[in-house]
Amino acid sequence: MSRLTIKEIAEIAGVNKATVSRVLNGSVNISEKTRNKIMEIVREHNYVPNTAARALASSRTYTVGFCFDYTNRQAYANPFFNEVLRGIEEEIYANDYLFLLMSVHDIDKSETTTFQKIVREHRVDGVLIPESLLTEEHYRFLIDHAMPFVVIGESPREGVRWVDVDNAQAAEALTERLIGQGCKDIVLLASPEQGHKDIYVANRIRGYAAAMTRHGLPSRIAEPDRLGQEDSPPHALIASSQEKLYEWLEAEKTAAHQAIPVAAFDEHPLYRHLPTPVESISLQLERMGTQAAKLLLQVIDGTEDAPSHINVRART
Amino acid sequence: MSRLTIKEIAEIAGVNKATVSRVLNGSVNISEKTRNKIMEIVREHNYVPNTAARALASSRTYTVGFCFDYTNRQAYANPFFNEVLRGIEEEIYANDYLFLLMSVHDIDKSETTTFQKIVREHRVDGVLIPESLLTEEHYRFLIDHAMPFVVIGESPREGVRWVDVDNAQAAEALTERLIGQGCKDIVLLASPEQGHKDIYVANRIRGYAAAMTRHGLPSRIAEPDRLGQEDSPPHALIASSQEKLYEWLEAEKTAAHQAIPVAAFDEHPLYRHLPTPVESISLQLERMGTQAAKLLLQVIDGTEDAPSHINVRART
DNA sequence: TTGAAAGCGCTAACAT
DNA sequence: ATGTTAGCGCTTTCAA
Repeated sequence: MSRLTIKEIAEIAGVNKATVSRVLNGSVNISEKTRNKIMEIVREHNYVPNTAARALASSRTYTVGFCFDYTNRQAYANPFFNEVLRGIEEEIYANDYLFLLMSVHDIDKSETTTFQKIVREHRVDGVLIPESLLTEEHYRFLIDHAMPFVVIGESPREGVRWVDVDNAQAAEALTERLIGQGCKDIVLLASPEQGHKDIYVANRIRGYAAAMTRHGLPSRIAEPDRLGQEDSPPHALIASSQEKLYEWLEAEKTAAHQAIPVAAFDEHPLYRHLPTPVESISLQLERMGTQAAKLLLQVIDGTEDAPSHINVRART
Repeated sequence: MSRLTIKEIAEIAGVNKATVSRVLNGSVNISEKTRNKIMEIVREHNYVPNTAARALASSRTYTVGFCFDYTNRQAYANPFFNEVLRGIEEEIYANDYLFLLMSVHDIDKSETTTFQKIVREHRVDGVLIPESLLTEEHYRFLIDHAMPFVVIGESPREGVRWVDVDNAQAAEALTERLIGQGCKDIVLLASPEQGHKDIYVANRIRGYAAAMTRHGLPSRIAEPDRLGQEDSPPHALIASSQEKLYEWLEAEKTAAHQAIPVAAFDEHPLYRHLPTPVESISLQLERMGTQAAKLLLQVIDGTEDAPSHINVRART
């Protein structure tokens, strides 16, 4: 059991505790000799720094938060967030930070969410927030509290840092794959509103159109429910979002035609048991999480050259 | 922005900061007058205690951790953990604790998991751990580090506190429901090994058998893959675990007979799109999370009469 | 019931 | 390159 403090380490090494602190924090102005001596004692005694003391003295929490909406059942029924979380977790802990989940739904009928509470109380040094949760209100809240944050998913806001998977490229690759399989009449399932509102959908539309155009094929975008009554069904479908996939599955229940293969941007073990063949492209969600965490840590550390946004390509 | 300290509050109120601290921590020996005076100042100035200082002085972290296995893709493809997490989150934050996710898979190819790291460094006051992750190794680790913990799911270990949904009762209710619908030949999908190893499966078997017996019906337990070739298919099936449900879906693909209705213990929006009709009973997972968190907090506080285990009934 | 005072373990000037 | 010295904001004896 290691209840050693820097003071004791300093005594053993015969130096001042400030020196120990410097070594531990990777200061440059330390002689090789003292550094080695101290590091050895640290290892030998299995020293573990006291986070609370460090936090108090430096007025930093060494913790980042991830904004989460538990009430969105549809969202968390798919592995999206788990993949992202995993990536975040890895990067965060590798950097000796702690990692909090902050939900945005009200607790106890008070009007405060844990997200607000944690930000207001400065219990994190930075926040990771999914694009869908960066409402005007949350945005203002973060800004007002001078809380560093990085958005998971491309954001339309000016001056906001975000990390996203390259949806256009993924859509293009997915479309290419279908074309390569001999499909010509490929319809993208999407609604106009979504194409405007959700950037990831817009990006997917763009990638799809690019691939189709390159092969001299006509792009066709349709709503799931309007596809049932056509006489010559398309060769394949692409669901622009999980929502559209579900809508199509619903619509297809009452359809007369044969099952049309669908391509999607997310994966789930149940897909293979559906009456409709679903094939997916594997988005690098975990990587996105890692990159987002890395970027946030840079922002927290005040790294000057932190990029404003990052696109993570899909595996093709 | 509230950067007020107890010292300043004390000055405003004209008392000592120790008095303020006492009020804030709900000490008994405080006159109504001073208490009111101080509480009003606290409210008015929107005082927020400094967690780090409190943690340092009291050598408690006011944080609990949840043990999680990101590598178990099948597990997190279902909403189980999200439901549980939501319940935990609510209770934890309502008690002004923080809530950490600790993964049990290795980071950086070092042999330490974040779980081990966090526990070793005492960065949490207690741990919530799913039964499936309470291996001998993890168990020893927690004990060796004198870390309070509560298990999510019934545990066979002596002296271990756990909270579980009442699987026997849920299975009984589910079976009753099928019988009520006119089913007589109801087969439970389960494997003998699971019935021994996984307590939740054993409990479900028990509940199923109880209901069948009560109605004078014969219990029948079978493996999914051995059910395809029977000549008179059963009226209904009950999947004893998500695993068995998936196995059955797989087996049924090649089966000749008509789709047999399946009852399951978990839910997913995709179930309604499967060729097999799946109906579910709604386990009170969120409630289980809440109860587990509540129990852990009691254990941390050293509450004497904390129960050793809790069963949460399903909605019927 | 309240006050005084000594830390908790660490960081960060400021010296040397 | 290293030592000295104040704190960071809170809890917790011990007195009064």
